[in-house]
Amino acid sequence: MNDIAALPDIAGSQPDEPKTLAEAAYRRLRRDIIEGIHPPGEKLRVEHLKDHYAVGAGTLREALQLLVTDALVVAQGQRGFRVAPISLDDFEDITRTRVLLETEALKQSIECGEDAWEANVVAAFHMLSRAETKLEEGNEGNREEWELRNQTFHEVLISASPSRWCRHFQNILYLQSERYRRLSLFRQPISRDVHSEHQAILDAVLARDVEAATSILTEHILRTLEAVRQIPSDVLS
Amino acid sequence: MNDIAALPDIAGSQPDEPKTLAEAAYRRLRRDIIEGIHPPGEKLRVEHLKDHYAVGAGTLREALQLLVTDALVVAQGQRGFRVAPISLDDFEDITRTRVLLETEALKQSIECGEDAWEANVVAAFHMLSRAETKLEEGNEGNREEWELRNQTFHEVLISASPSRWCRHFQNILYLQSERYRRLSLFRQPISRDVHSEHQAILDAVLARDVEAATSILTEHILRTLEAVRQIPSDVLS
DNA sequence: TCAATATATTTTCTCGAGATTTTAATTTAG
DNA sequence: CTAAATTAAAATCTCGAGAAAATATATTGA
Repeated sequence: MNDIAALPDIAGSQPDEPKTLAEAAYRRLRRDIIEGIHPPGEKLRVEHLKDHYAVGAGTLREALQLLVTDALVVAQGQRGFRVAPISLDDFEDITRTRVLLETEALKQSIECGEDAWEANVVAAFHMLSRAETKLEEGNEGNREEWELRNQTFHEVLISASPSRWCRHFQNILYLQSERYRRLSLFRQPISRDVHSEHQAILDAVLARDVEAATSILTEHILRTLEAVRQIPSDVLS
Repeated sequence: MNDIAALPDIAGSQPDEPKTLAEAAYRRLRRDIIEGIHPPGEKLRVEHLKDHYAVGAGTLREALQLLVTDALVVAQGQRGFRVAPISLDDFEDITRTRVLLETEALKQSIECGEDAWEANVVAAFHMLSRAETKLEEGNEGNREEWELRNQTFHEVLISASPSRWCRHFQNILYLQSERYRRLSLFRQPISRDVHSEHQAILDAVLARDVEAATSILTEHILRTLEAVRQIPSDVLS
């Protein structure tokens, strides 16, 4: 047996297969909403969607309820479901709340993290760096991979925090911000600043410098806000 | 028309009638879980519950999914639903995360709140004080009312915060902590300290003193943690 | 007696059809 | 021609029955 197998899963981590049809439909729907296939504000008619996702009406209904949990879908009394709308104000709110939670979680992580956590951070950073290299070589097909590894890097950073609630809320907010980032990425490719910021966070983490790590992370997150501000308001529908 | 009618609803506020059977069942189930009728860890069999709550199987299923949103119920793959377990560690986490979010929201509220917000805070405090007076007179039947007004007071305090996400997460955490508080209240009745703390928060808010208000609120919330620590561990099952 | 396999029961999960409610279209009155 | 009211269409919500899975029980062999 390899030692690395004892560590929490980072690399080949599919967050365990969906064990129910409802959950499978939930994941596909979530992906389609985040990617903008179902635009913000669109009405989600059960009858039209059940055949496309190849499940029964009640099953699709459950999937929609799960999406309400993530606030990607809003349920309106007796008037069905709708993709959650987006706005600049909302994204500002998401970003600031995310800073609040993620810096706190990172602080706890640095204070509580053991060697294995450091190793995971280094590993996740490495995976992310490789994806960035591929992207710089012009292979746009790896963008999906970069997204995933970026998310993993941020998750691993706070994974040593004992606060399950901070992590839970952070996950929700990350999904939300991912929606906005998809929109901004079309006009603003991943800059080298992003990579150097990730590097700086890694360095601060390994130096166990809470102050530096949190302030860099804050700047890093707020930068995304600036990117979204560049989007013409008509795209936000 | 009375001026007070223009203000957001405080007094006679039922959070708008449930418009669907699923939501009605959801609310009753939520109440029963918080009150401990369904103890932590209990298996929630759909077949047994559908007749008690007088709804169909699919409908009750939806209600359970909604409860997963509030993390009061956990869904386990293909093995049904279960009341979320409780633990002292979990409550510590809940409390600390709540402090983080609620102090931030209160700070924003004080900075952004207008006259109408102040009026709402004063009104909610008054409602709460009256309920406390009734309780001191020995009428235990008003405990339910006090719970509701205490929640309303805390909600109104942060209602002027522009951060919908902070308020959303705070609502979830409040429901969670209410579960634990129900357990502690049996052996520790509402002390006069609680009332004086509410008074102190009100004073600080009216003085627009962010520093004082947030520190008192922090102490206030952490005090509940101490109360729960007094519970024998066997009650936590 | 214990372990492993096989059977039986229970429970969850899924589907399609019917009842209510909402939304859109049409008609009618002013 | 506008606005309210009536009618028609669509969609949501709800229910009960059947299929798949998991748990519990019983049986068999060592």
